[in-house]
Amino acid sequence: MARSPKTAAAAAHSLGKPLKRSFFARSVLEVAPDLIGATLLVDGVGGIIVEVEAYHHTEPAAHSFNGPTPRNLVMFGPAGFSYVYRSYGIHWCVNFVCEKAGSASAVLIRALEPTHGIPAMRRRRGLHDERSLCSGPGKLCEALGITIAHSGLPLDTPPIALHARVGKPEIVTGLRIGITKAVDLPWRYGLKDSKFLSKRF
DNA sequence: ATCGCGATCTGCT
DNA sequence: GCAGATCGCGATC
Repeated sequence: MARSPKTAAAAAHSLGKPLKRSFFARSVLEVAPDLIGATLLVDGVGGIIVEVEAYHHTEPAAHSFNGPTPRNLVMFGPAGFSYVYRSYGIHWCVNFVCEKAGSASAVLIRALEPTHGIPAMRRRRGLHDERSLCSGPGKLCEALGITIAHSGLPLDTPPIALHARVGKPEIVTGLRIGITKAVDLPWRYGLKDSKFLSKRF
């Protein structure tokens, strides 16, 4: 039986109701901040989303900007599915597809605060302090075991589960990281004062 | 604390 | 060919 959270910290670790695919059928600029504080689990392993970035195909930093390719095809499909890509030939990065089919917009998940399955995450990542387990888009995919095999999967069906946040967190915004195009758009969102960010705002 | 580098996949020129 | 939505390591300040 779940008990009601007595502190802000406890609330931040509580699981809200499961998010359905329809949650993502909105502007990527609405979905991105609403994901801060939500919990992402893959096969029961994961944590609280503390950092995301929004990408829309009308701006050149998005993978979908130049139209569909074998890699980005799922971005052009319906909302509520995952888009996983290989970054720099080494890492995997996971996005949530938003808006309507053909909009080709997505939210990149950049950092989690680990809460579930921390031993499994440590095993996958090697010796690491908890703060470094999921503090970057490539890191969190390694910690959760996300690969290309998870691309195109629905976000409301096992092995993936998303739970709404409990309460309303303080959200900070800033410029997106690691890009050279459309660098002026403030489409990075984070949980204020989180110690699990990929980089300070 | 910051810098440079290697790893080597995907898509564009 | 080359740049890129990255990361971890070792060298250096």
